[in-house]
Amino acid sequence: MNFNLDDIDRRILAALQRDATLSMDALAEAAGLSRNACWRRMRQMEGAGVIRGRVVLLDPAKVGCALQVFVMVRTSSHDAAWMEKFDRAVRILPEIVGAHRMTGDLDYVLRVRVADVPAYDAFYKKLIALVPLSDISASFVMEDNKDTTELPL
Amino acid sequence: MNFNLDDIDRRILAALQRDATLSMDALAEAAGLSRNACWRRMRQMEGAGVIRGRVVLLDPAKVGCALQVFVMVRTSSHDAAWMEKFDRAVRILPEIVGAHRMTGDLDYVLRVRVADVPAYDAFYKKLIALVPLSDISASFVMEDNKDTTELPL
DNA sequence: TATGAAAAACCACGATG
DNA sequence: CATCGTGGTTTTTCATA
Repeated sequence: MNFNLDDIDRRILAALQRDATLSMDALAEAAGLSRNACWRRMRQMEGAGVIRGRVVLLDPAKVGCALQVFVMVRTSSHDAAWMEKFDRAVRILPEIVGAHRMTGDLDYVLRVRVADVPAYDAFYKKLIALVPLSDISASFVMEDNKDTTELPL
Repeated sequence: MNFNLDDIDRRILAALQRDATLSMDALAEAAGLSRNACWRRMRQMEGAGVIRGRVVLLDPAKVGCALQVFVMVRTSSHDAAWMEKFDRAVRILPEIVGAHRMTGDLDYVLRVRVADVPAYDAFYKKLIALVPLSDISASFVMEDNKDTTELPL
């Protein structure tokens, strides 16, 4: 399941997590390696699925998703049919950027991105139309002290 | 604050959010534009900060962060000195990938990535050594139904 | 280290709505 | 008159011998 990383691999990944536009030369230097050796390692980690992909990150406010909401979902009915509906809703609704099943009786946390509070309300209505939910509580994010895609290495 | 996006911009961003390795030609085709026009728009959006950066995404399990934890933090002492300590801890600890101040009396949600439960305990000790916290409750993620960096456009 | 192929980065002009 | 498309040049980076 997990790939055996050494310090050099970690340096390569750390640099790429921060900025994937680095040229092979710059990356190799950051890792303390020759350009070629660095390229081979990167390629290997891509093949092994350690590197999942390359994406651009957008500024949420500038694309009209200024509001982030954590939605705690509790449900009494945890049968297969419900699960299916829930999965479908999560897949369909692009406002849901994270859906996490938690420890402690069927309990989900949703991370939701919308423009503002009215937009959240509209989202909420879409959600409950797709899945019967017994207990929902939304908490709005006032400020992000940190919000990164960089994993600790 | 927010950039005025049209449908073509949205198509460009949607494609890049999914895969930033697309060549200009492929991206232009996805957007229904010539290569150059597409490049001009992309550059503009980079300049405006709509595109924040390009990064690689890693597989958490394969780099030894299989466990994701949501930590709810409540504090009674919300003075400036405390805030400073908290900010510092958030900055210093790489296991914290998200720190969000929430609505409803000083309340934080931390998103934390660690290897396993013992690693979470070690993180917890580091955290409370850095900041006095009156009330912490951790919820462990059992399964991700969704976890994406793609914002709804 | 060298090298050929490919893509990106940029410029200028005329067309279009 | 913004923005498009075309077609060019120069530069960089890749990927491999």
